[in-house]
Amino acid sequence: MDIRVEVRTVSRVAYDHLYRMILAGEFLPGQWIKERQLTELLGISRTPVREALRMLEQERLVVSIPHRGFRVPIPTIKELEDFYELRAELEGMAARLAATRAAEADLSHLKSLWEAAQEGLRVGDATAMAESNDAFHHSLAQCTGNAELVSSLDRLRTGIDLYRNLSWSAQKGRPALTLEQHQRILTFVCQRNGPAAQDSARTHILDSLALAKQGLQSFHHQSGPNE
Amino acid sequence: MDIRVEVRTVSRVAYDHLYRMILAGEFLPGQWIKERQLTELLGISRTPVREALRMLEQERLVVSIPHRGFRVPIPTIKELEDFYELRAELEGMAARLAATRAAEADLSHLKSLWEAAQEGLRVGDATAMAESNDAFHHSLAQCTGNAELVSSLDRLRTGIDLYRNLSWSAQKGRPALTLEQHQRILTFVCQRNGPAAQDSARTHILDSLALAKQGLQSFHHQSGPNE
DNA sequence: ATAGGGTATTTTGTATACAATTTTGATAGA
DNA sequence: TCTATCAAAATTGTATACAAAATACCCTAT
Repeated sequence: MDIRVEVRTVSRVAYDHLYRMILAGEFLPGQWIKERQLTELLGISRTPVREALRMLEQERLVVSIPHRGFRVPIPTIKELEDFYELRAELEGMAARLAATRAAEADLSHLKSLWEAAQEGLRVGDATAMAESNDAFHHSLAQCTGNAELVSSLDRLRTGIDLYRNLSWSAQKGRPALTLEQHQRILTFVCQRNGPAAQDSARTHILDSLALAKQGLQSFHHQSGPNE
Repeated sequence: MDIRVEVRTVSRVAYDHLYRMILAGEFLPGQWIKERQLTELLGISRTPVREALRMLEQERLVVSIPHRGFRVPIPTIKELEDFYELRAELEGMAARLAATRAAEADLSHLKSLWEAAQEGLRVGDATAMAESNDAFHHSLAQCTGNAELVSSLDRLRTGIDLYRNLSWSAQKGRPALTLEQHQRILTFVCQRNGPAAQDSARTHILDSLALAKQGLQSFHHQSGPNE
């Protein structure tokens, strides 16, 4: 019997730390990440720091440039569009398959996540709503039973969220629309209507592209012609 | 002016080396990769070796297990099925978009790749044919102009090829069928018929799943219940 | 003032030494 | 013969020192 307790190496702990920090916006896109700074922050040596950064590179949260170091990437507008096009296809795939494969328990779980997001909107808790919405997408993908699809979508989603959150301006009415579209997707999934679910999911993603583009564009502008 | 010549650090060179070695089958799936062994092979120290392995992990060519090291992964049958399901969707997406977006020059390039594969079959050069076929899929994806889609598909393809090549048994008639299906896809793309192209591409991928499963299964069997 | 160049400083890249963990293999006992 | 145990060996994880490259800064010339 070989029950191996979750091994927590120093580099793995550093990875978790930095992962959260980047998603929390403590390193802005485009900012260079100095290894020395992290060794002091985490109280560890450079070796596990570099290892953690290489692991973060797998999630696309940082990008390495030889002899210059790691930075949080700033995608071009074109790259963002490509991201969204791909994500739209995969979310559509997830919704289509979920309509066929989801168990009844999965459906009620999705319903509860949707309700949690609605409650977040009602009380004005943007963070709670965003988390519930992300969980909704994640759980929807899980209904397909395809772990590879789930992790692909997770990566695309976190990569996109980084930039969507840059501009909280001009989002009037957005949250309500998102909830409406999620409900639409969920309804089709519950009706076991694969094609309709796929369509509504795809549309939902492409709808949010404009907003993300706007946030990224303003960021490009303020950062100037990037070095 | 800042023209930066392609920087080739030691770890990057090691990465390229190992990448080719793994794809060439010099490390069998499941085999543990000893760091010491690589330092001697490449004449470098452990630090860049580990860095190269972390980079290879991004391509899913190796997987890290804490305190045990890196190994070429052996997917379960279920994981292989998930891979294929995802790849089928993405190849379908690529074919659909290519039908709309491909330039005339792209189409003739695809045609020449198909002819190269056919020539490979005629003269019995399996390697040349496999390379042409991979190039066909890669170029088809490139026609979409979506770089993210291209790299996602590249990763799935190399990951899958690793195991498809394990068993060269029972492939009678396979190569000819592959060429036939590629021709079918290409025809629809040239006709600018997106939906038909998508369908034929999807079918093409799912068709090859059975073969890959067989190769992987035999490998599982000979490796026994893996540690 | 500004542009260019060269040196000092900073930062990343690599090698090596040591610590922690796992694996191996031999031995003892059932 | 098989299993359990424990020490030795092998292997990975981390820290540190040094090398190489990039950046920052000052100085000079125009």
